[in-house]
This record gives sequence, C-alpha cells and structure tokens, in this order.
Amino acid sequence: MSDTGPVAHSLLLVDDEPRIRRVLRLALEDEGYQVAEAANGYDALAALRREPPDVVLLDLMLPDRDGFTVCREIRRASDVPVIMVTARTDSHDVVAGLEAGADDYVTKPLVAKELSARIRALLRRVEPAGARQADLLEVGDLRIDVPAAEVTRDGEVLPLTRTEFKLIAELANADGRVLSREQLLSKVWGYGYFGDSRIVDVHIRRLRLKVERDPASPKHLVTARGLGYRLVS
Amino acid sequence: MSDTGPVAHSLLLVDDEPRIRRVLRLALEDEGYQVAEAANGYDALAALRREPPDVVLLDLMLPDRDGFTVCREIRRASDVPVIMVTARTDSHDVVAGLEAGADDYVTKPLVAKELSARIRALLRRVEPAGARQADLLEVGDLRIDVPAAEVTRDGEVLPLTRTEFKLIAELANADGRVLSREQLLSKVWGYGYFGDSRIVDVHIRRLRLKVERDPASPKHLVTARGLGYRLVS
DNA sequence: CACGAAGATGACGGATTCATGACAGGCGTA
DNA sequence: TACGCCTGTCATGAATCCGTCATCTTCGTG
Repeated sequence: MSDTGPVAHSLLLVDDEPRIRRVLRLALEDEGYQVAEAANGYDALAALRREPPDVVLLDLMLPDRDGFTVCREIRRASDVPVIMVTARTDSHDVVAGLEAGADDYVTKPLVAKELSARIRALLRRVEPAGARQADLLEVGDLRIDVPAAEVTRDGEVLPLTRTEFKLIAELANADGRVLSREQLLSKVWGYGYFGDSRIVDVHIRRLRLKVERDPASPKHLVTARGLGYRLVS
Repeated sequence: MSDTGPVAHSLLLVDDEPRIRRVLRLALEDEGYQVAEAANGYDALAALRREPPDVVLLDLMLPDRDGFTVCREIRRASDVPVIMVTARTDSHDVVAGLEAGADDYVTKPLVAKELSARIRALLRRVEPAGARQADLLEVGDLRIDVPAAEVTRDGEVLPLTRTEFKLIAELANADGRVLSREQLLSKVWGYGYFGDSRIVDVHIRRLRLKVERDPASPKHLVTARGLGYRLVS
C-alpha cells in the first residue's frame, strides 16, 4: 500500500454534497494534501479498505447511515484518525461524535486554514506511532527489511510471498506482543475483511514452513492459544 | 475503563483567573479527573517538571507570557498533550495555537461535557503509546508480561493457559489485596457468568501446580479462607 | 475433641482450538 | 492460451482446555 508512499498526506473526504466536496477538495489540495472522496458511508468504508488514508474527514449527515454510525464502524477495524466535519454545532453532537471514536470535531462553515491546522495537529500526534514502523527489524536470526520487502536468514533470502511478508512484518513490529487474528486481519488484509479468520492460521503455517528451522515445533512464530500469535526472538 | 484501573488521569489547568480555575476544576473533578493548577506560564512549566500530568489545559492569556509561547516551551521539553482553552475565537488564533504545538483548541464559554469528551479523545489517541511499557508485573520471582501473555520464573517460561494467565494477571494487578471468587469471576470469566464459583478453586489449583515450587504449601497464591485468594510476593 | 464449613484434589467428557493437507479459483506471465 | 504461483476455503484429526462432580483434607469453632 504505502510502499513508495507519496510525501503528501492523503485524506478521505466523506460528504454527500458534491459542492462542498469540491470546495473542500480544492482548499485541501492547496494545502498540499492528496484528497480522495466518498459520497456516503458505504463508499467511505469501501474506500477506506481499498486505500487507507492518513486522515478521514467525515460529515455527519450522510444519505445512507449517519456519521456517528459510520465512525463507529470505522473504529471497529481501524485506528485511522477521524475528524468530524459538520454543520451541527450542538455540544451534544460534539460529545456524541467524539464518543463514537472521532479524534476531532469541527463545525461548518469552516476555515480551510483552521481545518488544515487541525489535520496537521492530529497527524503530528499520530505520525510517530505510525512511523514507528522501523525499516529494519531483527528477530533472532531473521532480518526483516521492510522497504525491500525481504526477509533474510544467515544472509540467505527467504522467498516469501507478499501476504506472508506483511504478516511477519506486522508480527515483528508488534515487538513480541500477542496479536489476535482480528488484529492481524485488519493490519495485513486491510480494513473490512469479513472472511474466515482461519486464513491467518494457514498463512502462519506457510510462514513457518519457510521461516522455521523445524516447522513442527516453531521457535519464532509462536501460537498463543485462544489469543493469537506472536513473534519471539 | 476498568474501575480498579490505575489512577485517575491527571490534568494541569493553567489559567490566571482563579474564578475560572475553580469552575473548571470542579467540573473536571466531577468527570473523574485529578486536577492540578497553575496561574501563569512560569508556574505551569515548573508544575510540569515536578509532576507531569496526562493533559495540559492552557489558557491563552497569561500574565507573564502568552499561551503560544508557553505552549512552544512545553513542547521543547515534553510531548504531553495540550489543549488550548481560551476566549479568543478568531480562526487565526486557532491556527497559531495548533501551530505552537497544541493538540486541540476549544473556546470559552465551554461546556464541561464537551471539554471532557475532547480530553478523552486525546487520551485515547495518546495512551497506547505511553502505556506500552507499563504492562510488566513483577511478583516475587515471577514476571508477568501482559502484552506477550507470558509468565516467566527465573527466565523460564511457564506454560499457562489463557484462563490461568488472566487469573494470575488479575491477582497480580490487585497488588496483594484479596480478591473474592465473585470478583475474579467477573474479571476473568466476564460479567454474565452464572456457573459455579468453584471454577476459581480449580484454576487456582492448576495455577499452583505450574507456578508454585511446592504446590502443597503455596507461597504466592495464598488462600484467604472465607474471602478469596491473593497473590503474595 | 467433634463437628460443620470451606477449600483441595483428582478424574472425566464435552467443547474449543489449532495444525495440516488438499483443492479450486484468480492473476499475471511466458 | 497454458502455465505456475499465490491465495482463500474447507474437512479432518489431534491436542488440550475447561467446567463439573465426587471425594478427601484442612481449618475454625464450640
């Protein structure tokens, strides 16, 4: 996804009024953002899954679902920063929006400079966490080179597929913590994957065959029964 | 949030007007926060060093320095979340405040519920990063690594099951206090559990077999007859 | 000391949970 | 188009985990 990611941050703009989308898009592109659009909650969730943005700008009044619901649905599988953008100034709505999982709540009519500043403030806070993804992870005798999408053991390159690589990279990035199947699904397979969570098992198996010296008794890719998997040095 | 959770979140309230401080303090304490106060920028920085809060609420108009400057000075030494709280509604000030390093900017007159919601939203975003390391409990010769779901004794991993792990983690988290069977049932097995509370006994037994050097005379998992169990160092 | 209550212990069967191998569709490439 | 590789799904079997019960032991009290 963000392999050779562009320098510009990407936004997903969710609003049903084309006119407002157009105004906002122009203003935000002026501020140097790369803007994608969605006209309703359904499209928003689809777009989120297809191409995760750095920030979501979410209008409260959408044709299909209301923004609170959409926000909660986003939160069910993703930590992406969300800013509610709406005409409803009632304090009660602000609280409801933030409780639904939004990071910020701004009211129309809005000043582009202010919105941009709030986006920057949010990114500043989130970025270190997202950027914690190191370029080179070392786990035991494994070296995981994220930019090169390559795993080596004893200088020998292991022929991992793309999914396998993402999986082991996420586990390595978790730094020994247990990741549940659901967490792995959302991180590796992306937001909104509704298939059987047993895929994780299967790919763990395939990884073990390539990564473990004795796949029958894994030393690195350890299963935490009832919880998930973790990567051990 | 768990009731037995750590301590309440602490706020540092920076405002020169005692009347406003008083109103805010009461409202925020009502929301369950622990509130410290500072009347000017100098005191604020001192308080920050002395006892770092979880969030700083910073008024823009201060007697010694203006809030923008104070905010920048805070940022030079700390990543603590800052919310600007001020009467100045001008969009230009909002941008300046956020550019100075603030995470959010709310204007007076303010609604306590909304401020509280914004604080929660900010904490939600910041917390995971800061709390990442505090999840290691040590009890005697036992090390309980919560994120890794692992208990070690003398560097040796004890093969606990999920339920056993949750159980000992809860007991360790209670810090030596006795937990009743009912408390343990609700914490480990979840609230709507209606089975026999004797499961606790059985799992304590299984834990002792794995954790105690002499399971017949437990040194760590001690029973408090008629009350429950507790974990002793 | 005797008694009752509370806890400890050992065993068992059902229910989860995971590992494994096989298979078919999809996608890109030769 | 044919081929190979990757991927998601499924069925099966094994491991083991968990809740319950019956019985034994220990503790506190009168």
